[in-house]
Amino acid sequence: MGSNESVTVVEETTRHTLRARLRELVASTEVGKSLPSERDLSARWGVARMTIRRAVDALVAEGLVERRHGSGTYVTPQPFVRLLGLTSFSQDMRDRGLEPGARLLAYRVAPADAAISTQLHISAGDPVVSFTRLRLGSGEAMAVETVWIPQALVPGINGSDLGGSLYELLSSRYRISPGAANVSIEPVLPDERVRELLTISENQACLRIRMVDSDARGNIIMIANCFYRGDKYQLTAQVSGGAFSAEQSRNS
Amino acid sequence: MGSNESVTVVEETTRHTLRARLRELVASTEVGKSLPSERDLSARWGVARMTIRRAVDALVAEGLVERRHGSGTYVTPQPFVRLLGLTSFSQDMRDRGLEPGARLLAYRVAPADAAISTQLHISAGDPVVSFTRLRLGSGEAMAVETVWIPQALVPGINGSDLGGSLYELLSSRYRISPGAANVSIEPVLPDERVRELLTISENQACLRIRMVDSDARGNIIMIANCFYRGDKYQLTAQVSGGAFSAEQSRNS
DNA sequence: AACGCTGCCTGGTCTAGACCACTCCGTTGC
DNA sequence: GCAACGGAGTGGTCTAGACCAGGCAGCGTT
Repeated sequence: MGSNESVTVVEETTRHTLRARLRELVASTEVGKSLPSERDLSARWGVARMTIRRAVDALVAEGLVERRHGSGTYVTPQPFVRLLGLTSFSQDMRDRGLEPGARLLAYRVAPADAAISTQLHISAGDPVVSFTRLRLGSGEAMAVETVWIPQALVPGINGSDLGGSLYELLSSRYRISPGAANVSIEPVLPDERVRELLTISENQACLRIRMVDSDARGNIIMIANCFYRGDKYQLTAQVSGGAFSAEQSRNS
Repeated sequence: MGSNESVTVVEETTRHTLRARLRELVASTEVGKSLPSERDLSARWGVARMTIRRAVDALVAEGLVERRHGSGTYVTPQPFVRLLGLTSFSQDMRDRGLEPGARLLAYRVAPADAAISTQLHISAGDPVVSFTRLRLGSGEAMAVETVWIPQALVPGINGSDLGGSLYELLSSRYRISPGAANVSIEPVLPDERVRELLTISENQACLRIRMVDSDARGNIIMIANCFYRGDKYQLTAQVSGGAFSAEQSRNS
């Protein structure tokens, strides 16, 4: 098992190194300029061109870089074109090649008021842990989130646990695995407080995302209210066939 | 040259056929069951395994199918991110109990510029029908949309056809059925023109939604650029289990 | 000087095979 | 009966090379 792991680590490292080297290359390349050709990189780094291509594919998927058939691979003007997975902020940041972070702004345990208890499906007055965090990507403010969780689900939690991914904390310490989420998305102009936290101008729109997370059995775990910087977040979605069927069938 | 072209056509057809065959296979496979192995398909269809893999990659990206290392490739229970109300404006209005309507603001047929032709996967200069409509719900402005469609797909179309649902028109007259859409969503403060059309105040945010619609075979049908009133549109989405798995596996 | 051809360089696709890591199930040993 | 151990089959990754298709610049012709 030990040797097995070390092999894995080496491979992982190799793979990460390739992508990381490519990322560095992108970072050190002027926006709008082209990278060295795939064949060039392949020869220079001693790996097959297909391997280079797959690494480039990853950066293309992240929107860091853009291919032009017959011409070259170019550094994209604005790297923020990347989706929000809607699931985990930390994961999303890592996918973008940024270091996820969080700054705790408020933390409290209090009896649930009517609105919160209704949404969490608990009794009014039951203790609820709530906190507000500024979410960071490599130090830059990306979002402000406020989360409410029934205290019964997370005994012993405290503010110092909240420097990283909430999902990872819930999963590893409390064996709680979010199974589904209901998400509501709305464009808003944030108030001054949020605007200052996010360091955005007063005519920069945001996405307000409200989320209700459930576990695999449908029990509600938490609710969240988040403000995402509009200039950093473009949601992307793929709507597949079935969605159109209602309309189609109406014709027949 | 002629033979060259025919070869190209054959290759294109082969590629589409491969994905199409795979799609059929998925359609005829029970949800939760596994597809034949990649090696099996490779041998059966006489193409290299890497080629099969890339076709499967495409279906994975669409969420139709899911891979399990060491086990197999399985038909996904449901598309994991389902956005509600993003498909047909007319349908959405009816669902709200409002009368869908449209006011044509502009209509033109022109050669595609570089940006449009790239997105539509046609040649620059090919004729493209484009139009801008104000979408109404029982007379009230709800959204502004601009749509581009290759003229070749909609021969004989003209402005007077555009008073109602575009999807219904495409389906009934042209036998074009949207099979999937790629959607990008972004919060913005609209410019004055859009703001006046939508009769909203200057600090009301909007959703800018860009859409690329494809038919069942993956051919791109149209692209659209829409501004939806933020006070009338709250997107809702249901994210189900699989979306969290990337994060979970990172813990191990 | 303007045009058009041509060849090189780019990304795009495919191949046939190799090896690794993971799962799953049947077998073997206790 | 149960548990541990395989082996077979699966997806995951990589290779080295081939050919196709699009872009572009330089050269020649006009």
